[in-house]
Amino acid sequence: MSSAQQTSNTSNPVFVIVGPTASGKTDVAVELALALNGEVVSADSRQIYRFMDIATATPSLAERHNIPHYGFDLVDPDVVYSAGQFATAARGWIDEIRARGKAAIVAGGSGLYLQALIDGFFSGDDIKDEQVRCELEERAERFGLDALLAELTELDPEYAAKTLPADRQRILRALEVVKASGVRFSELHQRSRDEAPWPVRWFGIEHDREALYERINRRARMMLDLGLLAEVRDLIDRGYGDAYSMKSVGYEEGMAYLNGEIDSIDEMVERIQQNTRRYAKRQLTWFRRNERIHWVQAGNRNAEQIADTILMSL
RNA sequence: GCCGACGUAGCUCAGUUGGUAGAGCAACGGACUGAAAAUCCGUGUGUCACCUGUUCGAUUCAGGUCGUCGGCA
Repeated sequence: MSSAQQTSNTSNPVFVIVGPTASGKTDVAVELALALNGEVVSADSRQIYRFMDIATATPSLAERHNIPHYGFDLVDPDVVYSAGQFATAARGWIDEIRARGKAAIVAGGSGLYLQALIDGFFSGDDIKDEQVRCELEERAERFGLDALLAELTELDPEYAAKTLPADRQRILRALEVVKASGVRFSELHQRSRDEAPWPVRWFGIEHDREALYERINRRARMMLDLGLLAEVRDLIDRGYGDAYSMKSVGYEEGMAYLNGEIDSIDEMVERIQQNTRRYAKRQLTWFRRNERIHWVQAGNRNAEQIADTILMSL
């Protein structure tokens, strides 16, 4: 590689390809990597798990076309991984990719993972305290969420004000942070954001709602043919039936079918399709407010053509 | 063919003693700072089958038409 290319590569942007589930991000990222001599970083909160491939639509080796991928199979399904851990790891991968003079292409649909990776969380160490968390869980059981929200109102009135009474996850998290660090959650949010050190170009893959839903429905049926139920059985056999990661579209419904809560495979597929549509909607809500995203209409075009459009827009 | 019931939101249904209507599910929208495929919040989107009549006013009452279901033939 010439030094001119080296130089231009150091100022080359990191590509971030987003879009709702089933929008075709994975294939477009591979096409971009092929065109740019790049490598792909997945930003997906479920593809990080080993043994969870079919329902997470983790691309096969064939689908990866020899492009190196990062972010798959990081931990076992009973590990609770965090967006912060992901961001730290992913920044490392991207630095390495760039140091090798290659293009980094991020593809993913997990809004919080992308935010953590690109914009950063509050600076400072990972604030996490198992013991505090356990105590809070216990007190939530005994005294109810209202009592905890009341305590949060005293310790961090600003965050408490915008937290809804039933939002167990956020109430517990905010209390954990205050108790473990002594700093208010809302104050931490106001501190510097720790943005990624490289230039970033955001692209979103857009489909008409009807077309997206058709893709989702088709993919759910395909997952069944690929062996979705065998994968669910395998995870249960390995002892992960109660793991938090199983609370994911495809696995929950698969388990419900296997233990008789869902009567037929058709019903299971319909539920997977419906829950995937709802997930896609939540993803779109997250992406719509990100004004940096340059949306590319997919229409009937294939991944290579969409990648071309992205490359031409540079 | 006759008799009866029914026809209201995408679906299953409620309701209006005549003043243009509401539940559940679905759908749609939003929030999101280290569990995020998680967690949570908000919103009725309607020729009340169609036509005619009575009435100040009809989704509601009457007659007819069409459709669905059931019974009898």
